[in-house]
Amino acid sequence: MERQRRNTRSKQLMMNLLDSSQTALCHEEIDRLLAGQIDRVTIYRILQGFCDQGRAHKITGDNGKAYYALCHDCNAEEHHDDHLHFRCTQCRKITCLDVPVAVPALPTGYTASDISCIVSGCCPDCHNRI
Amino acid sequence: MERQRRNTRSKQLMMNLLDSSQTALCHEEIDRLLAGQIDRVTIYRILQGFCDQGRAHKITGDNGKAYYALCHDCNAEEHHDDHLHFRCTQCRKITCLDVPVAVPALPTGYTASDISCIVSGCCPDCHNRI
DNA sequence: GTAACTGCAAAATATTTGCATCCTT
DNA sequence: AAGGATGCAAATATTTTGCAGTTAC
Repeated sequence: MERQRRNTRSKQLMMNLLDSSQTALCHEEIDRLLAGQIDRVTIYRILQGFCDQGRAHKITGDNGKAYYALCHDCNAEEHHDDHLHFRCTQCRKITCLDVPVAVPALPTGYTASDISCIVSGCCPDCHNRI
Repeated sequence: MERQRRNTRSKQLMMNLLDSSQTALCHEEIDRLLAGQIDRVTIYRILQGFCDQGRAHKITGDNGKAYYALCHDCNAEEHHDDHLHFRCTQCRKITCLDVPVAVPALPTGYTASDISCIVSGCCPDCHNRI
C-alpha cells in the first residue's frame, strides 16, 4: 500500500468527525460515534494515515490509549505538536489548549526533537457541573 | 487485599532493580532482567503497589507502554512527579531528568492538579555512539 | 484496469482478574 | 493462624497483520 491518498467516504466521515470535535478522540469514541459505518481496523488505518500526512496528531494518555486531534499548522514534512494538552480527571476528555510548550534547557548531551506535555485537572465543563 | 505492605523477597528484588537503573523500566525489561525470578503478574502488582505508596512513578510512553522509575520526594499522600522525562528516539530509553516542569498559565476555567512532560530526542550515550 | 482501500478473521501486545496456594507477620 | 502475597490460567483491552474482495482514479 502506497499511502492513504485516495479520497474516500470513510476518510471524509472521519475528517468531519475529528474536525467537529472539541476534544481529542480515541479509537473507541470514534467507533461509537460512527455507529458501525466504518470497520474498526479501517479506523485505525485512517488515523495512522492522517498522522503520517500531518493532518492529525496523536496524544497518548496516561491510560496508554491513543487520542487523536486535527493538526492546524502541520504537514507530512514538519510536524509540530507543541501545544499543551489537557486531560480532565472528571470527564476523562483530552483537549488541545492553545498554550505553547517550549522545551526547557536540557542537561549537557541531550538534544530535543519533540515535546509532549499533558496537564491533568478539572475542565470548565466539569467545574460548572459541580 | 489490603495493600502491598509486607516486605517480601520479590519486592526487595524489584526495588533494587529500579534503584540501580539509570533509566525508567517497562514491565518487559523488568521481566527480562529478573530472568523469571518473579511471575509476570506479580511484577505488575508490585509496580502498582510501589506507585500507590508513592515509592515509584509511572511514565506512559508514546508507545502506550508504562515505564517505572523510583520517586525521590514522594509518598502515598503527596505525589509530585513534576520533573522532565526524556525519551531517546535511538535507544528508546526513558530517563528522568532533574529539570523541574511548571504548569503554565491555563485558559479560564481550567485548574491543574498534575503535569506530565516527555521530551523526545537523542541522549548523551547515543550521541557518543554515532 | 490497477493499485489503493476496506472488511473480516486472526494474531500480537499489554494489562487485569479469579482463585488456589504459599508465606510474612 | 490469618490475611496479604504469589503463581498460574484465563480474560480483557488495544492495536496490528494477512488476505480476499471492493472501489477510486
